[in-house]
Amino acid sequence: MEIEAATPPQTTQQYVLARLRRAILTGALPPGSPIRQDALAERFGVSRVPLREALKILEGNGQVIYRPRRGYVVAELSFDDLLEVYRLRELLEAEAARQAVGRMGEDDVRRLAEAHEDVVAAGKQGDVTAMATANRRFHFTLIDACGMPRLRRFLGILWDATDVYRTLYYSEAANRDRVEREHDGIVRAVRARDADLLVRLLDEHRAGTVATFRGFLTEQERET
Amino acid sequence: MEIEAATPPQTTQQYVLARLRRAILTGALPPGSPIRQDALAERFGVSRVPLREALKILEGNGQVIYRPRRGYVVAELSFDDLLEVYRLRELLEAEAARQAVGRMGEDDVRRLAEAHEDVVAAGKQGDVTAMATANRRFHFTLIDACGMPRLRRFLGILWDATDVYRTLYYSEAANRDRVEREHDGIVRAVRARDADLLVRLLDEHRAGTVATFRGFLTEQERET
DNA sequence: AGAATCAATATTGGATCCGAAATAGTTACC
DNA sequence: GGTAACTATTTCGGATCCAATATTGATTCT
Repeated sequence: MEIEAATPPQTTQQYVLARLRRAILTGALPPGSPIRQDALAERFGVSRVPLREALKILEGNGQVIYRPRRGYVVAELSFDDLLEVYRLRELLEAEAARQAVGRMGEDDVRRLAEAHEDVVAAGKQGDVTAMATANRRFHFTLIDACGMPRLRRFLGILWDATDVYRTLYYSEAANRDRVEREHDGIVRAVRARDADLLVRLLDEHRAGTVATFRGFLTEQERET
Repeated sequence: MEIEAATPPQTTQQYVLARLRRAILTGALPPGSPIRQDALAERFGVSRVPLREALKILEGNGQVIYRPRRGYVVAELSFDDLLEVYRLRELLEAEAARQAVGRMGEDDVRRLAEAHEDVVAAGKQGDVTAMATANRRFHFTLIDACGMPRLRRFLGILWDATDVYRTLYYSEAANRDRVEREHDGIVRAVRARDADLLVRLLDEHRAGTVATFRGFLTEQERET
Protein backbone atom coordinates (compact mmCIF):
# COMPACT_ATOMS: atom_id res chain seq x y z
CA MET A 1 0.00 0.00 0.00
CA GLU A 2 2.79 2.44 0.85
CA ILE A 3 6.35 2.86 -0.22
CA GLU A 4 7.94 0.68 2.43
CA ALA A 5 11.51 1.52 1.58
CA ALA A 6 11.39 4.65 3.74
CA THR A 7 10.61 2.58 6.83
CA PRO A 8 12.50 -0.72 6.88
CA PRO A 9 10.28 -3.33 8.56
CA GLN A 10 10.73 -3.33 12.33
CA THR A 11 8.62 -6.38 12.92
CA THR A 12 8.26 -9.68 11.13
CA GLN A 13 4.59 -9.02 10.34
CA GLN A 14 5.56 -5.92 8.41
CA TYR A 15 8.22 -7.83 6.53
CA VAL A 16 5.76 -10.61 5.72
CA LEU A 17 3.13 -8.08 4.69
CA ALA A 18 5.53 -6.45 2.25
CA ARG A 19 6.51 -9.80 0.77
CA LEU A 20 2.88 -10.87 0.49
CA ARG A 21 2.06 -7.67 -1.37
CA ARG A 22 4.95 -8.21 -3.74
CA ALA A 23 3.94 -11.83 -4.29
CA ILE A 24 0.39 -10.78 -5.19
CA LEU A 25 1.63 -7.91 -7.33
CA THR A 26 4.09 -9.97 -9.33
CA GLY A 27 1.64 -12.78 -9.83
CA ALA A 28 3.58 -15.28 -7.76
CA LEU A 29 0.29 -15.59 -5.90
CA PRO A 30 -2.24 -15.30 -8.71
CA PRO A 31 -5.86 -14.24 -8.06
CA GLY A 32 -8.01 -17.09 -6.83
CA SER A 33 -5.14 -19.21 -5.55
CA PRO A 34 -5.48 -20.52 -1.99
CA ILE A 35 -2.83 -19.47 0.50
CA ARG A 36 -1.17 -22.42 2.22
CA GLN A 37 0.04 -20.88 5.43
CA ASP A 38 2.57 -23.55 6.28
CA ALA A 39 4.25 -23.52 2.88
CA LEU A 40 4.29 -19.72 2.60
CA ALA A 41 5.61 -19.23 6.12
CA GLU A 42 8.45 -21.62 5.40
CA ARG A 43 9.15 -19.87 2.09
CA PHE A 44 9.40 -16.55 3.92
CA GLY A 45 11.44 -18.09 6.68
CA VAL A 46 9.03 -17.17 9.45
CA SER A 47 6.39 -18.87 11.56
CA ARG A 48 2.70 -18.82 10.79
CA VAL A 49 1.76 -16.30 13.47
CA PRO A 50 3.10 -13.12 11.81
CA LEU A 51 1.90 -14.45 8.46
CA ARG A 52 -1.64 -14.77 9.76
CA GLU A 53 -1.55 -11.26 11.18
CA ALA A 54 -0.35 -9.90 7.84
CA LEU A 55 -3.16 -11.80 6.13
CA LYS A 56 -5.67 -10.14 8.43
CA ILE A 57 -4.45 -6.77 7.17
CA LEU A 58 -4.86 -7.86 3.58
CA GLU A 59 -8.29 -9.22 4.44
CA GLY A 60 -9.20 -5.77 5.73
CA ASN A 61 -7.99 -4.28 2.44
CA GLY A 62 -10.01 -6.80 0.46
CA GLN A 63 -6.92 -8.26 -1.22
CA VAL A 64 -7.55 -11.71 0.21
CA ILE A 65 -10.80 -13.44 1.09
CA TYR A 66 -11.03 -15.27 4.38
CA ARG A 67 -13.36 -18.15 5.12
CA PRO A 68 -13.23 -19.64 8.61
CA ARG A 69 -11.59 -23.06 8.73
CA ARG A 70 -10.97 -22.85 4.99
CA GLY A 71 -8.23 -20.26 5.03
CA TYR A 72 -7.33 -17.37 2.77
CA VAL A 73 -7.64 -16.99 -0.99
CA VAL A 74 -6.16 -14.21 -3.14
CA ALA A 75 -9.03 -11.96 -4.19
CA GLU A 76 -10.16 -11.93 -7.81
CA LEU A 77 -11.32 -8.87 -9.65
CA SER A 78 -14.36 -9.12 -11.87
CA PHE A 79 -15.19 -6.50 -14.44
CA ASP A 80 -17.94 -5.17 -12.20
CA ASP A 81 -15.38 -4.85 -9.42
CA LEU A 82 -13.15 -2.86 -11.74
CA LEU A 83 -15.97 -0.48 -12.57
CA GLU A 84 -16.75 -0.05 -8.88
CA VAL A 85 -13.13 0.71 -8.04
CA TYR A 86 -12.92 3.36 -10.73
CA ARG A 87 -16.28 4.91 -9.87
CA LEU A 88 -15.23 5.23 -6.23
CA ARG A 89 -11.87 6.65 -7.24
CA GLU A 90 -13.69 9.20 -9.35
CA LEU A 91 -15.74 10.34 -6.38
CA LEU A 92 -12.98 10.27 -3.80
CA GLU A 93 -10.11 11.63 -5.86
CA ALA A 94 -12.24 14.58 -6.92
CA GLU A 95 -12.74 15.44 -3.27
CA ALA A 96 -9.06 14.86 -2.49
CA ALA A 97 -7.96 17.03 -5.41
CA ARG A 98 -10.25 19.92 -4.47
CA GLN A 99 -9.00 19.88 -0.90
CA ALA A 100 -5.38 19.41 -1.89
CA VAL A 101 -5.23 22.26 -4.42
CA GLY A 102 -5.89 24.80 -1.71
CA ARG A 103 -3.61 23.21 0.85
CA MET A 104 -0.48 22.34 -1.10
CA GLY A 105 2.56 24.42 -0.27
CA GLU A 106 5.42 25.21 -2.62
CA ASP A 107 7.36 22.18 -1.38
CA ASP A 108 4.39 19.89 -2.07
CA VAL A 109 4.16 21.15 -5.63
CA ARG A 110 7.89 20.63 -6.03
CA ARG A 111 7.61 17.04 -4.78
CA LEU A 112 4.76 16.48 -7.24
CA ALA A 113 6.89 17.76 -10.11
CA GLU A 114 9.81 15.58 -9.01
CA ALA A 115 7.59 12.50 -8.95
CA HIS A 116 6.40 13.42 -12.42
CA GLU A 117 9.98 13.61 -13.67
CA ASP A 118 10.71 10.24 -12.07
CA VAL A 119 7.78 8.74 -13.95
CA VAL A 120 9.08 10.18 -17.20
CA ALA A 121 12.63 8.99 -16.53
CA ALA A 122 11.48 5.46 -15.70
CA GLY A 123 9.28 5.48 -18.79
CA LYS A 124 12.17 6.47 -21.02
CA GLN A 125 14.19 3.53 -19.70
CA GLY A 126 11.22 1.20 -20.08
CA ASP A 127 11.40 0.20 -16.40
CA VAL A 128 7.70 -0.48 -15.80
CA THR A 129 8.10 -1.38 -12.13
CA ALA A 130 9.91 1.86 -11.33
CA MET A 131 7.31 3.69 -13.39
CA ALA A 132 4.44 2.16 -11.41
CA THR A 133 6.14 3.12 -8.15
CA ALA A 134 6.84 6.69 -9.24
CA ASN A 135 3.31 6.98 -10.63
CA ARG A 136 1.87 6.02 -7.29
CA ARG A 137 4.09 8.53 -5.53
CA PHE A 138 2.90 11.16 -8.00
CA HIS A 139 -0.78 10.59 -7.37
CA PHE A 140 -0.46 10.13 -3.63
CA THR A 141 1.57 13.29 -3.26
CA LEU A 142 -1.58 15.01 -4.37
CA ILE A 143 -3.90 12.80 -2.31
CA ASP A 144 -1.81 13.09 0.86
CA ALA A 145 -2.04 16.85 0.70
CA CYS A 146 -5.81 16.76 1.22
CA GLY A 147 -5.33 16.17 4.93
CA MET A 148 -8.05 13.53 5.18
CA PRO A 149 -6.56 10.31 6.57
CA ARG A 150 -9.59 8.09 5.97
CA LEU A 151 -9.94 9.28 2.40
CA ARG A 152 -6.28 8.54 1.93
CA ARG A 153 -6.68 5.02 3.31
CA PHE A 154 -9.69 4.28 1.13
CA LEU A 155 -7.85 5.41 -1.96
CA GLY A 156 -4.88 3.27 -0.97
CA ILE A 157 -7.16 0.25 -0.84
CA LEU A 158 -8.70 1.08 -4.22
CA TRP A 159 -5.30 1.51 -5.83
CA ASP A 160 -4.05 -1.76 -4.36
CA ALA A 161 -6.99 -3.59 -5.91
CA THR A 162 -5.85 -2.77 -9.44
CA ASP A 163 -2.08 -2.55 -8.92
CA VAL A 164 -1.63 -5.89 -10.66
CA TYR A 165 -2.80 -4.46 -13.95
CA ARG A 166 -0.94 -1.17 -13.78
CA THR A 167 2.41 -2.64 -14.74
CA LEU A 168 0.72 -4.32 -17.69
CA TYR A 169 -0.64 -0.93 -18.72
CA TYR A 170 2.81 0.61 -18.70
CA SER A 171 4.33 -2.12 -20.82
CA GLU A 172 2.90 -0.45 -23.93
CA ALA A 173 4.90 2.55 -25.11
CA ALA A 174 1.82 4.41 -26.33
CA ASN A 175 0.33 4.25 -22.85
CA ARG A 176 3.54 5.54 -21.33
CA ASP A 177 3.51 8.58 -23.60
CA ARG A 178 -0.09 9.24 -22.78
CA VAL A 179 0.59 9.10 -19.03
CA GLU A 180 3.46 11.53 -19.47
CA ARG A 181 1.28 14.09 -21.29
CA GLU A 182 -1.59 13.76 -18.86
CA HIS A 183 0.60 14.07 -15.77
CA ASP A 184 2.09 17.19 -17.24
CA GLY A 185 -1.37 18.73 -17.50
CA ILE A 186 -2.14 17.72 -13.93
CA VAL A 187 0.98 19.45 -12.61
CA ARG A 188 0.05 22.61 -14.49
CA ALA A 189 -3.48 22.59 -13.12
CA VAL A 190 -2.11 22.28 -9.60
CA ARG A 191 0.33 25.14 -10.22
CA ALA A 192 -2.55 27.24 -11.54
CA ARG A 193 -4.63 26.20 -8.50
CA ASP A 194 -7.46 25.40 -10.88
CA ALA A 195 -9.50 22.76 -9.01
CA ASP A 196 -12.16 22.27 -11.69
CA LEU A 197 -9.58 21.77 -14.41
CA LEU A 198 -7.60 19.41 -12.16
CA VAL A 199 -10.64 17.23 -11.46
CA ARG A 200 -11.47 17.09 -15.15
CA LEU A 201 -7.94 16.09 -16.09
CA LEU A 202 -7.88 13.39 -13.42
CA ASP A 203 -11.16 12.01 -14.75
CA GLU A 204 -9.77 11.86 -18.27
CA HIS A 205 -6.56 10.32 -16.98
CA ARG A 206 -8.49 7.49 -15.35
CA ALA A 207 -10.77 6.99 -18.33
CA GLY A 208 -7.76 6.08 -20.45
CA THR A 209 -6.59 3.33 -18.13
CA VAL A 210 -9.96 1.78 -17.33
CA ALA A 211 -10.56 1.00 -21.00
CA THR A 212 -7.22 -0.83 -21.27
CA PHE A 213 -7.76 -2.70 -18.01
CA ARG A 214 -11.03 -3.89 -19.40
CA GLY A 215 -9.10 -5.67 -22.11
CA PHE A 216 -6.81 -7.43 -19.60
CA LEU A 217 -9.72 -8.54 -17.50
CA THR A 218 -11.91 -10.09 -20.14
CA GLU A 219 -8.81 -11.81 -21.47
CA GLN A 220 -8.11 -13.19 -18.03
CA GLU A 221 -11.69 -14.29 -17.40
CA ARG A 222 -11.77 -16.12 -20.68
CA GLU A 223 -8.95 -18.34 -19.44
CA THR A 224 -10.92 -19.36 -16.35
CA MET B 1 -19.68 -3.61 11.89
CA GLU B 2 -22.45 -6.04 11.03
CA ILE B 3 -25.31 -7.54 12.91
CA GLU B 4 -23.50 -10.60 14.21
CA ALA B 5 -26.53 -12.27 15.75
CA ALA B 6 -27.46 -13.84 12.43
CA THR B 7 -24.13 -15.70 12.29
CA PRO B 8 -23.04 -16.93 15.72
CA PRO B 9 -19.23 -16.82 15.89
CA GLN B 10 -17.66 -19.99 14.51
CA THR B 11 -14.15 -19.10 15.54
CA THR B 12 -12.67 -17.53 18.62
CA GLN B 13 -11.35 -14.56 16.62
CA GLN B 14 -14.88 -13.69 15.58
CA TYR B 15 -16.10 -14.00 19.14
CA VAL B 16 -13.29 -11.80 20.40
CA LEU B 17 -13.90 -9.29 17.62
CA ALA B 18 -17.55 -8.98 18.59
CA ARG B 19 -16.66 -8.51 22.25
CA LEU B 20 -14.00 -5.95 21.40
CA ARG B 21 -16.51 -3.97 19.35
CA ARG B 22 -19.01 -4.06 22.18
CA ALA B 23 -16.35 -3.01 24.67
CA ILE B 24 -15.40 0.00 22.53
CA LEU B 25 -19.02 0.86 21.85
CA THR B 26 -20.12 0.75 25.48
CA GLY B 27 -17.11 2.72 26.62
CA ALA B 28 -15.61 -0.17 28.60
CA LEU B 29 -12.57 0.56 26.43
CA PRO B 30 -12.66 4.35 26.18
CA PRO B 31 -10.91 6.19 23.32
CA GLY B 32 -7.22 6.64 23.95
CA SER B 33 -6.90 3.78 26.40
CA PRO B 34 -4.11 1.29 25.72
CA ILE B 35 -5.11 -2.32 25.15
CA ARG B 36 -3.33 -4.73 27.49
CA GLN B 37 -3.45 -7.94 25.52
CA ASP B 38 -2.77 -10.25 28.43
CA ALA B 39 -5.43 -8.76 30.67
CA LEU B 40 -8.06 -8.55 27.93
CA ALA B 41 -7.42 -12.08 26.71
CA GLU B 42 -7.88 -13.37 30.24
CA ARG B 43 -11.04 -11.30 30.66
CA PHE B 44 -12.44 -12.83 27.46
CA GLY B 45 -11.28 -16.27 28.48
CA VAL B 46 -9.10 -16.80 25.40
CA SER B 47 -5.43 -16.72 24.51
CA ARG B 48 -3.70 -13.75 22.97
CA VAL B 49 -3.47 -15.17 19.45
CA PRO B 50 -7.13 -14.73 18.40
CA LEU B 51 -7.21 -11.42 20.26
CA ARG B 52 -4.31 -10.12 18.22
CA GLU B 53 -5.94 -11.21 14.98
CA ALA B 54 -9.15 -9.45 15.94
CA LEU B 55 -7.14 -6.34 16.76
CA LYS B 56 -5.62 -6.43 13.28
CA ILE B 57 -9.14 -6.24 11.83
CA LEU B 58 -9.94 -3.25 14.01
CA GLU B 59 -6.64 -1.69 13.00
CA GLY B 60 -7.71 -2.02 9.39
CA ASN B 61 -10.99 -0.31 10.24
CA GLY B 62 -9.17 2.48 12.02
CA GLN B 63 -10.83 1.75 15.35
CA VAL B 64 -7.53 1.03 17.06
CA ILE B 65 -4.09 2.46 16.43
CA TYR B 66 -1.14 0.09 16.29
CA ARG B 67 2.43 1.01 17.02
CA PRO B 68 5.05 -1.72 16.72
CA ARG B 69 6.42 -2.90 20.05
CA ARG B 70 4.06 -0.48 21.79
CA GLY B 71 0.79 -2.26 21.15
CA TYR B 72 -2.73 -1.11 20.38
CA VAL B 73 -4.64 1.95 21.56
CA VAL B 74 -8.34 2.66 21.08
CA ALA B 75 -8.64 5.33 18.39
CA GLU B 76 -9.77 8.81 19.37
CA LEU B 77 -11.97 11.01 17.23
CA SER B 78 -11.09 14.67 16.91
CA PHE B 79 -13.52 17.22 15.59
CA ASP B 80 -11.67 17.28 12.29
CA ASP B 81 -12.05 13.51 12.10
CA LEU B 82 -15.78 13.87 12.64
CA LEU B 83 -16.04 16.34 9.80
CA GLU B 84 -14.07 14.05 7.53
CA VAL B 85 -16.29 11.07 8.36
CA TYR B 86 -19.43 13.03 7.56
CA ARG B 87 -18.03 14.55 4.41
CA LEU B 88 -17.09 11.11 3.11
CA ARG B 89 -20.47 9.72 4.10
CA GLU B 90 -22.06 12.55 2.16
CA LEU B 91 -20.15 11.62 -0.97
CA LEU B 92 -20.48 7.86 -0.68
CA GLU B 93 -24.05 7.61 0.56
CA ALA B 94 -25.21 9.82 -2.28
CA GLU B 95 -23.68 7.37 -4.72
CA ALA B 96 -25.12 4.40 -2.83
CA ALA B 97 -28.58 5.95 -2.72
CA ARG B 98 -28.64 6.74 -6.44
CA GLN B 99 -27.62 3.21 -7.30
CA ALA B 100 -29.95 1.65 -4.76
CA VAL B 101 -33.08 3.51 -5.80
CA GLY B 102 -33.03 1.91 -9.21
CA ARG B 103 -32.08 -1.54 -7.97
CA MET B 104 -34.32 -2.07 -4.97
CA GLY B 105 -37.06 -4.63 -5.45
CA GLU B 106 -40.39 -4.67 -3.65
CA ASP B 107 -38.99 -6.92 -0.92
CA ASP B 108 -36.09 -4.52 -0.33
CA VAL B 109 -38.49 -1.63 0.12
CA ARG B 110 -40.55 -3.73 2.49
CA ARG B 111 -37.46 -4.55 4.58
CA LEU B 112 -36.63 -0.87 4.66
CA ALA B 113 -40.09 -0.02 5.92
CA GLU B 114 -39.86 -2.76 8.54
CA ALA B 115 -36.56 -1.44 9.80
CA HIS B 116 -38.14 2.00 9.97
CA GLU B 117 -40.97 0.64 12.12
CA ASP B 118 -38.47 -1.09 14.38
CA VAL B 119 -36.67 2.21 14.88
CA VAL B 120 -39.96 3.88 15.80
CA ALA B 121 -40.96 1.06 18.15
CA ALA B 122 -37.61 1.09 19.92
CA GLY B 123 -37.83 4.88 20.16
CA LYS B 124 -41.26 4.76 21.78
CA GLN B 125 -39.90 2.39 24.42
CA GLY B 126 -36.85 4.56 24.94
CA ASP B 127 -34.52 1.62 24.21
CA VAL B 128 -31.59 3.53 22.70
CA THR B 129 -29.47 0.47 22.02
CA ALA B 130 -32.23 -1.26 20.07
CA MET B 131 -32.87 2.01 18.29
CA ALA B 132 -29.25 2.33 17.22
CA THR B 133 -29.27 -1.24 15.93
CA ALA B 134 -32.51 -0.81 13.99
CA ASN B 135 -31.29 2.53 12.65
CA ARG B 136 -28.21 0.90 11.28
CA ARG B 137 -30.29 -1.83 9.69
CA PHE B 138 -32.46 0.85 8.16
CA HIS B 139 -29.62 2.73 6.53
CA PHE B 140 -27.69 -0.34 5.45
CA THR B 141 -30.75 -1.90 3.87
CA LEU B 142 -30.53 1.02 1.49
CA ILE B 143 -26.76 0.89 1.18
CA ASP B 144 -26.63 -2.87 0.62
CA ALA B 145 -28.99 -2.53 -2.29
CA CYS B 146 -26.44 -0.50 -4.26
CA GLY B 147 -24.55 -3.67 -5.14
CA MET B 148 -21.12 -2.15 -4.56
CA PRO B 149 -19.25 -4.21 -1.96
CA ARG B 150 -16.33 -1.82 -1.49
CA LEU B 151 -18.61 1.14 -1.06
CA ARG B 152 -20.50 -0.88 1.48
CA ARG B 153 -17.34 -1.70 3.40
CA PHE B 154 -16.15 1.90 3.43
CA LEU B 155 -19.46 3.09 4.76
CA GLY B 156 -19.37 0.38 7.42
CA ILE B 157 -16.01 1.73 8.56
CA LEU B 158 -17.27 5.30 8.61
CA TRP B 159 -20.35 4.34 10.62
CA ASP B 160 -18.26 2.38 13.10
CA ALA B 161 -16.11 5.43 13.74
CA THR B 162 -19.02 7.39 15.17
CA ASP B 163 -21.13 4.57 16.60
CA VAL B 164 -20.07 5.54 20.10
CA TYR B 165 -21.91 8.83 19.84
CA ARG B 166 -25.05 7.55 18.17
CA THR B 167 -26.56 6.12 21.34
CA LEU B 168 -25.91 9.45 23.04
CA TYR B 169 -27.80 11.15 20.24
CA TYR B 170 -30.81 8.92 20.71
CA SER B 171 -30.99 9.52 24.43
CA GLU B 172 -32.73 12.83 23.78
CA ALA B 173 -36.44 12.50 22.97
CA ALA B 174 -36.40 15.45 20.56
CA ASN B 175 -33.72 13.75 18.47
CA ARG B 176 -35.71 10.51 18.42
CA ASP B 177 -38.75 12.34 17.03
CA ARG B 178 -36.65 14.02 14.43
CA VAL B 179 -35.14 10.74 13.27
CA GLU B 180 -38.62 9.24 12.99
CA ARG B 181 -39.87 12.08 10.77
CA GLU B 182 -36.78 12.07 8.58
CA HIS B 183 -36.76 8.31 8.10
CA ASP B 184 -40.38 8.52 7.06
CA GLY B 185 -39.44 10.96 4.31
CA ILE B 186 -36.60 8.71 3.19
CA VAL B 187 -38.92 5.72 2.83
CA ARG B 188 -41.32 7.81 0.76
CA ALA B 189 -38.55 9.04 -1.51
CA VAL B 190 -37.46 5.45 -2.10
CA ARG B 191 -41.04 4.39 -2.84
CA ALA B 192 -41.35 7.29 -5.29
CA ARG B 193 -37.95 6.30 -6.79
CA ASP B 194 -36.93 9.94 -6.54
CA ALA B 195 -33.14 9.80 -6.31
CA ASP B 196 -32.53 13.55 -6.10
CA LEU B 197 -35.05 13.94 -3.29
CA LEU B 198 -33.60 10.93 -1.49
CA VAL B 199 -30.06 12.32 -1.60
CA ARG B 200 -31.29 15.69 -0.35
CA LEU B 201 -33.18 14.09 2.55
CA LEU B 202 -30.18 11.98 3.50
CA ASP B 203 -28.00 15.09 3.54
CA GLU B 204 -30.44 16.89 5.81
CA HIS B 205 -30.71 13.80 8.00
CA ARG B 206 -26.95 13.77 8.54
CA ALA B 207 -26.74 17.51 9.08
CA GLY B 208 -28.97 17.18 12.14
CA THR B 209 -26.74 14.62 13.82
CA VAL B 210 -23.36 16.15 13.05
CA ALA B 211 -24.31 19.32 14.92
CA THR B 212 -25.21 17.35 18.03
CA PHE B 213 -22.11 15.18 17.83
CA ARG B 214 -20.08 18.34 17.73
CA GLY B 215 -21.41 19.12 21.19
CA PHE B 216 -20.40 15.70 22.57
CA LEU B 217 -16.95 15.97 21.11
CA THR B 218 -15.96 19.39 22.39
CA GLU B 219 -17.31 18.33 25.76
CA GLN B 220 -15.15 15.25 25.68
CA GLU B 221 -12.06 17.08 24.52
CA ARG B 222 -12.42 19.56 27.32
CA GLU B 223 -12.06 16.74 29.85
CA THR B 224 -8.74 15.64 28.36
C1' DA C 1 -19.28 -48.79 -13.17
C1' DG C 2 -20.89 -45.21 -10.17
C1' DA C 3 -22.09 -43.43 -5.78
C1' DA C 4 -21.83 -43.35 -0.94
C1' DT C 5 -19.39 -44.20 3.30
C1' DC C 6 -15.44 -44.39 6.05
C1' DA C 7 -10.52 -43.79 7.00
C1' DA C 8 -6.09 -41.24 6.28
C1' DT C 9 -4.02 -36.85 5.52
C1' DA C 10 -3.55 -32.04 5.19
C1' DT C 11 -4.58 -27.59 6.98
C1' DT C 12 -6.38 -24.33 9.89
C1' DG C 13 -7.23 -22.28 14.67
C1' DG C 14 -5.81 -21.69 19.34
C1' DA C 15 -2.78 -22.23 23.55
C1' DT C 16 1.46 -22.09 25.73
C1' DC C 17 6.16 -20.83 25.96
C1' DC C 18 10.25 -17.98 25.24
C1' DG C 19 13.08 -14.03 23.78
C1' DA C 20 13.34 -8.98 23.03
C1' DA C 21 12.07 -4.44 23.65
C1' DA C 22 9.80 -0.80 26.20
C1' DT C 23 8.39 1.04 30.58
C1' DA C 24 8.68 1.71 35.44
C1' DG C 25 11.21 1.82 39.54
C1' DT C 26 15.49 2.37 42.10
C1' DT C 27 19.85 3.88 43.22
C1' DA C 28 23.79 6.62 42.75
C1' DC C 29 25.78 10.85 41.49
C1' DC C 30 26.10 15.75 40.60
C1' DG D 1 16.83 18.18 45.54
C1' DG D 2 16.98 16.98 40.86
C1' DT D 3 18.77 14.26 37.19
C1' DA D 4 20.94 10.46 35.02
C1' DA D 5 22.17 5.76 34.73
C1' DC D 6 21.16 1.20 35.81
C1' DT D 7 18.09 -2.66 37.05
C1' DA D 8 13.61 -4.98 37.47
C1' DT D 9 9.22 -5.70 35.60
C1' DT D 10 5.83 -5.50 32.35
C1' DT D 11 4.32 -6.20 27.74
C1' DC D 12 4.74 -7.27 23.15
C1' DG D 13 6.23 -10.26 19.06
C1' DG D 14 7.20 -14.75 17.36
C1' DA D 15 7.91 -19.91 17.47
C1' DT D 16 6.40 -24.31 18.59
C1' DC D 17 2.97 -27.53 19.85
C1' DC D 18 -1.65 -29.60 20.00
C1' DA D 19 -6.58 -30.06 18.88
C1' DA D 20 -10.42 -29.60 15.69
C1' DT D 21 -12.12 -29.40 11.14
C1' DA D 22 -11.86 -29.87 6.24
C1' DT D 23 -10.17 -32.36 2.32
C1' DT D 24 -8.65 -36.21 -0.12
C1' DG D 25 -8.39 -41.03 -1.18
C1' DA D 26 -9.71 -45.80 -0.63
C1' DT D 27 -13.11 -49.23 -0.02
C1' DT D 28 -17.51 -51.25 -0.22
C1' DC D 29 -22.12 -51.74 -1.67
C1' DT D 30 -25.75 -51.25 -4.98
